[in-house]
Amino acid sequence: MPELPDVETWRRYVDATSLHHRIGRIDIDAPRMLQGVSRQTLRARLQGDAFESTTRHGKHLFLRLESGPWLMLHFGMTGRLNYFKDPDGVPSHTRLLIHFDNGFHLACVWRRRLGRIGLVDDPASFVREERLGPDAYEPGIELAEFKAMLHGRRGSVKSALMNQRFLAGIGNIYSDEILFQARLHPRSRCQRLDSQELAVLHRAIGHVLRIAIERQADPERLPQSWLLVNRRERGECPRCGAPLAHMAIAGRTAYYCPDCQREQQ
DNA sequence: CCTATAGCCTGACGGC
DNA sequence: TGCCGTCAGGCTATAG
Repeated sequence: MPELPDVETWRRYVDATSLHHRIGRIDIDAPRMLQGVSRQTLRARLQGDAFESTTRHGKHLFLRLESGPWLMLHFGMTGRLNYFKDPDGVPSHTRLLIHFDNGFHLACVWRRRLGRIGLVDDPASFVREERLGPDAYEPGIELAEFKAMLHGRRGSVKSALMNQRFLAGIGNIYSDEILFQARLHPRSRCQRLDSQELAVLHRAIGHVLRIAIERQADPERLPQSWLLVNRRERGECPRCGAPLAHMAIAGRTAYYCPDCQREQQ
């Protein structure tokens, strides 16, 4: 689930649950998920420390330790967090388990091991090194800058939106929603968008992300007028009722309404 | 630059 | 019911 709204929701979850508790034991079962840090080092740096704040860039979540460095979590396709007390309540597929001195635990859970766990000195440096684009939501991109970013870009709008080095945080699902609300066909070319279309797209990005975060990225709570609520085989367009279509774009399945999102000539 | 493909992982689902 | 292929809200390496 983890696109920007989900990760932001978990960031707030960490803020509400896991700050300022002394960290005791650490259990790590994350082969091939550790990025630039060994099990031993990760364990040694976390034990006895405490999280003091969080930040997020795109789909990356950072938890700051009192001693300075930040725990970095990337959720891949299946990652999630769970803060709980019952010692028998460890979720299956917990890859990193943090025990706090208040008797609670924070489980970092990935069903598929496609996520990342790291320890970084500074999120801003990490973002630079990974060459991630600006966060798609905060602090917000001015329309003029957005137009400049897309100017001269080859390829489809959908692949640009999903490219983390262009804009960080948007994935397959939310790019479909943004294109639906902007009434752009997912195969639309960046270069072919006129000023009006760019403005509508820019607004749709901000709107979709804001509402999704407000609703805690919970599909049950998202507006029924959204594509992603009906985004499935044989789903219908919430606006006009037409059967949704899908096609492969940039290696992912794009859903769209063939009536509301007409392809450019 | 950009696209397409395979691969990394694991479980759910549909068809037979 | 069981087996098997396919697919999935991500990303990287590779080749063209």
